[in-house]
Amino acid sequence: MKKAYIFSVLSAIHPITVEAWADLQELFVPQQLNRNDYLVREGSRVNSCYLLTEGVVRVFYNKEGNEYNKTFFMPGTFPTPLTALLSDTPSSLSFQALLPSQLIKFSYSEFRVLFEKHRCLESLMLGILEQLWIKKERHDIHMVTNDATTNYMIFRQTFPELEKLIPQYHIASYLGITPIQLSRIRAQLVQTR
Amino acid sequence: MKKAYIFSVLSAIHPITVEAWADLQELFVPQQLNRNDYLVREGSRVNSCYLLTEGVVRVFYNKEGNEYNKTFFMPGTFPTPLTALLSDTPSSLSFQALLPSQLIKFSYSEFRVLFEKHRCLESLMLGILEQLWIKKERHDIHMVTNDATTNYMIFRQTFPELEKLIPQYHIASYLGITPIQLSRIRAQLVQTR
DNA sequence: TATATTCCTTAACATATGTTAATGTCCTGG
DNA sequence: CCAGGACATTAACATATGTTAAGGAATATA
Repeated sequence: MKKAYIFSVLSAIHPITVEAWADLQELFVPQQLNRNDYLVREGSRVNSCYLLTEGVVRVFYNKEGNEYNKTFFMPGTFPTPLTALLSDTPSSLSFQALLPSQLIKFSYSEFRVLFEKHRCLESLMLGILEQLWIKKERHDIHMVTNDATTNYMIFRQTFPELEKLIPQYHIASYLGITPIQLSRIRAQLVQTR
Repeated sequence: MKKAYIFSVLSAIHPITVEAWADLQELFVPQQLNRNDYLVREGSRVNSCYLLTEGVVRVFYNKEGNEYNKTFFMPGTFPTPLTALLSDTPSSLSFQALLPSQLIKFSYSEFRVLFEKHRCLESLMLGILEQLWIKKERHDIHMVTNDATTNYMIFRQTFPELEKLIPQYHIASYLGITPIQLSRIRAQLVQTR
């Protein structure tokens, strides 16, 4: 478990005191996932936060057997069923490792308890949500205002290398199109260039 | 300015102390908007939070002259350019009153300063972001997994009465379709029933 | 009251994307 | 080494939705 790495990720979002860090570390549980293993399944109740240290995780909705990829998590981000934790309801989303992955897991309720003792941890939580919101809004603007071709190119910039590591139908789902359509777009791009 | 109403909205999200409330009130500036007036224009720099007390406000992106409505704000919510405030960048979004509206406005930076003195205000901010995130996620799931007809019906449930108050092309834009298509959907719904 | 403006509806047409299906390649496990 | 499965590509076809255009109702303005 790369403590130094985790510390650097967190304190880049909001500075944390040595005391808070000491208490926080106590909550950490390392976790390994094989390719295609689930971190969280739709409908399950959860009480854990995750920080990805290696690999890739996707989040997706499932409606009538169809999966809709919402986003991909890369190392240094938090593949965590936030809404389920915050509202204490079963998760509407599934989280699945697309590559062999390593994470640290910690209890959300215990983390929350630490807020009382360490104000900086509450500020950290606020900082995480703020970052999330900013990213999300940027992403939304792209998805709504651009066509699929443009969004495909933005995907390649946003997640460099990822394209080579996962099947294209996951990317298509992320873009809101069929794999066939993505294939057409790719063919078009090659030809145009 | 309906202080009691504002207090009830805020303290429903997170309890605030009388001292914090006293300091917070000092920041409030009432504001009136006519129909079609702008609260925030795309590209402008901002330093204000808003709480809507009466009327309706829309947020939208603008790309190459096309407007894409992101959502509508109803009384008791915060038509605030969050990303612009948090990242201190020009707003990518515009906020416009669709009906004569009343708001209270307060300085984001002064609000933030109060966090030091009143921890409950930082918790309030966290609570607001949490609520926002939960709503947003639910909305996203709908938009991605449902067809436009279903989303139109969800719109009518989510914003009762609103349909009668604003032009249909704003609803169409919110649904991600053309006004013509919305018209077809409406015709179909009448016929089916 | 008459006229202009805004907005909704409908139709005809164009187009992009989904669907189904066939083919080929690569990779894996027996 | 071979057979099967997973995945990507391509084509033919179906379909939903956008586009353009016209007409009409409602509302606002002179």
